[in-house]
Amino acid sequence: MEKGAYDVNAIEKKWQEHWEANKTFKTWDPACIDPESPCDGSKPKYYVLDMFPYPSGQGLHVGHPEGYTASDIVARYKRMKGFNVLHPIGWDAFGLPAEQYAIQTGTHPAQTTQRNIDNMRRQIKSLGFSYDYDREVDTTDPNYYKWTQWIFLKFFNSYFDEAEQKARPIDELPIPEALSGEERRKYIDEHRLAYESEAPVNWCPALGTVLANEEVVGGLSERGGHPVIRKPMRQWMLRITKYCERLLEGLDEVDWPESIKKLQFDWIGKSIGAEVDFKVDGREDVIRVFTTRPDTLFGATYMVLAPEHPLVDVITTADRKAAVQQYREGASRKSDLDRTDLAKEKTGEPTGAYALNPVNGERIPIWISDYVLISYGTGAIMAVPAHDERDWEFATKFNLPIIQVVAPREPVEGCFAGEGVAVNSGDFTGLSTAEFKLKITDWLEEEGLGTRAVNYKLRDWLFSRQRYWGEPFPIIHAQDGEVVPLSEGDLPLTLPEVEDYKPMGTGEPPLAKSADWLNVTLPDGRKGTRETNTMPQWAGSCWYYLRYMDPDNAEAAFAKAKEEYWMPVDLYIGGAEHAVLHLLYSRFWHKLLYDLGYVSMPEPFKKLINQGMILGEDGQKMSKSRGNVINPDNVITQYGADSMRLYEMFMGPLEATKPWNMQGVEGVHRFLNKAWRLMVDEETGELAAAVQDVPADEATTRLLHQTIKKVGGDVESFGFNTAISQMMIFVNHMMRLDARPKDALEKFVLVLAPFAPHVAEELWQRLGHDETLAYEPWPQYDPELVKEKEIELAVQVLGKIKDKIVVAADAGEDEIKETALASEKVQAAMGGKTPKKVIVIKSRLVNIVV
RNA sequence: GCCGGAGUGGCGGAAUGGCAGACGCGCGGGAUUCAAAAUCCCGUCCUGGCAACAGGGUGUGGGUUCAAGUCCCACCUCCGGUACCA
Repeated sequence: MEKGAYDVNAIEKKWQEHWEANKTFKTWDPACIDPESPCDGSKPKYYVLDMFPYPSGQGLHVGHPEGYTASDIVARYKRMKGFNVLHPIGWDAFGLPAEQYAIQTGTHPAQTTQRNIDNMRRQIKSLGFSYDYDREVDTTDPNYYKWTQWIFLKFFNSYFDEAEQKARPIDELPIPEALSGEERRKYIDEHRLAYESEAPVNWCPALGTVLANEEVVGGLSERGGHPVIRKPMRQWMLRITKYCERLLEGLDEVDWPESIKKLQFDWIGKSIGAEVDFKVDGREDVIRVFTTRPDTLFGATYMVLAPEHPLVDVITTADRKAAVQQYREGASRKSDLDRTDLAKEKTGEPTGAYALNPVNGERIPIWISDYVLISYGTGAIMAVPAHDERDWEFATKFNLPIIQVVAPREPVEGCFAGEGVAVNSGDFTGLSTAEFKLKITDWLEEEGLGTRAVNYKLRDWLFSRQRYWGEPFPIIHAQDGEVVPLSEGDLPLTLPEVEDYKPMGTGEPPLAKSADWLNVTLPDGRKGTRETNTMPQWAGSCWYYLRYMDPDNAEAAFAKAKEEYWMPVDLYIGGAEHAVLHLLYSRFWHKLLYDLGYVSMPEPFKKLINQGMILGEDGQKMSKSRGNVINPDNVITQYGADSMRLYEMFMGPLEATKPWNMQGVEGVHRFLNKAWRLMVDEETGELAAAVQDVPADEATTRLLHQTIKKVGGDVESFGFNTAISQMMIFVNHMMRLDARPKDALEKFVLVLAPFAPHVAEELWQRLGHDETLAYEPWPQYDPELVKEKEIELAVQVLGKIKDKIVVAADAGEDEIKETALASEKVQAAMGGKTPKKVIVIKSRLVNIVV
């Protein structure tokens, strides 16, 4: 230990042990719920949540403690402000790395996971976060995933009531009387919110699993960047699309960064338009298209079907069959990556068939092309090349006619996709785009040719993975084809032991390797096999914030009374990378639980903050290959957890991306040492002689009250960096005093405590207190004492500063004016002219206009 | 392409439309020391000047205003997200 520095490691260890031994941060439910509880039920509650980490073998990186420190400061601050604070932590522990390791080494993923959790818990504890570790959850614990499976059964056993726009138990589903037996069963299965589907999916051969749309980025897997191809497979899906509208509406209620809301808004991708029927010339078949621009119907010069569209086989003429078939096969084999790459050059084939434009009877050719997606809208479009960039490109390449039907306000080259005035549009000519849309939609509805329609980009959530290390589905496939859910009493369905963890290449998951587990006999004697897919990693994180409220409950996922007390999450801090994945999925789950009456509010996360990324010292993203990774353990050993916490907050605004700088850690470490020496004698280790029971002088009192005000206000608005600056100013001031008023120092220690809790506790104790300061009331400031007595004003002439004057804080406008005009420098700058106008901004400046 | 966010000293950053650069890092000088480390004090936006001081300055160009880093318009650069969604 250097001279002038306190013994960081000893003090931090001492207090971490103290908190643990005394259960300082145990969170009690209010006495009305738990009769044993010492918690005063009249206290307001505050739920501060961190996005729980994946326990990786790498352990914590410096990005984790950033959000965790911010939330810990808020949690500690709120406790001092008299809130009953829930501040938990847990482990999002299912996931690929542990399974990949198992495939390579044969180590059970549970073992690897446990080891990683233990290491990360150690690291997190070493930072002195005030979590209630009795509430830890681990998504891989059967006592936890029992309830994940339970929620899955809720999805399975529910349908969506369109009229009420909410989920209801499947028993309440109205079933057409005519149906019975197999048909009836099929009807019910088709309405479940969890359903099976044989659909083309994102298959990643390298990972041996399918991926959700959200996990595929630019045709490559989000994890690992492996190619992804489309392949039809049987999969479990969750009907998130039923909730599009409510997921959009809910965004209005929450206090989230606008950018995140917009990301979700765009991901859901609502578009309003019309569906229009085009008759196929010479046939009874009708092609239905979706368009957001029904006002351009007169400009539709051809149609395009997605290669997978069911009518392609029906309408293709004999002479086109071979070419069309070849194109379809090519498209189906293309990976998403290829499709994206080839996006620059449009391809397609005419089917030989023609359609009739419903507005003018024009005969227009029908093509197929992979620029039309089967999964959006109706899988078919009317092409209006004059007013759609993609159609323009296609029409230009294949020499298809282009007819202008919208006149732009100012002439433009090429395609015009904006709004304007209709031309070449029969009776509708002359209408504005907006008017046209309304009129033509009405007309289409009257004529029975179309209808207004809404489409969403969001697709149903592909909810199964061909992996070992995930929650097993509580589902049995009976021999006769019926899908039978386990009863709630049979949960949890635990993972079987298997000899090895490799997927079977064919897409058959590793669970199929365990025959004992796989084959079952149902209570009614039928034989069946268990579902061998497992749930995706997102499943466990969809509801963990609810389990924290009641982590040991064996009877329910959580008790209703506890949910009513603690929810919603008042503050949720985590990385922006979860903007559309975790945050959308968990909102969806929450809404199901809300519909079924298990939770009391439709939105789980009231306020959301994204911490920014921390870059390496070279300003680049931290990565092993660049060798610029900062290991928190090393920083803590060298400078201590308090310095680590303080530095992470001092670097800049929480949301910003900012580079690490080891010398900056030194800087805050010096500040803590200074604060220490303010109160402790370096030589003797006793309380410094300068610490005295004397009243603070005026300047000190004022600065103290300013500091209490500033730090409190900054914590409330998450401006941690400026709060720390203010504390530095206070310490710099106190250092100069020979007699340091003890009362002011005590208040300062309390203010410092949420940021640097270890050193604050130690100083608090040395100042003569026996109890932890964690529940000491946050010091109050007196608004009167915050005010300066005398203030310096800048005096400007024509906006340029010429002099500074000092006046009493309560000086009137006239007095200030007089003082300002009396200044020699001001007189000189005015050059004898008379002031035209004198602007006095109290406590700021004076501007003289001549 | 489109959608976000950001451009302020050598660096991280601070500034309800009101004194640009708080606080910290770094750097320069001094004190202390046999010396160093640590600590303390002074200085540190740029240009000119010994100095008092003068002039310039928040990516670029315009505008609004008594007053613009902050508001408006156009543009440039960087970072992040996204990709044929009709």
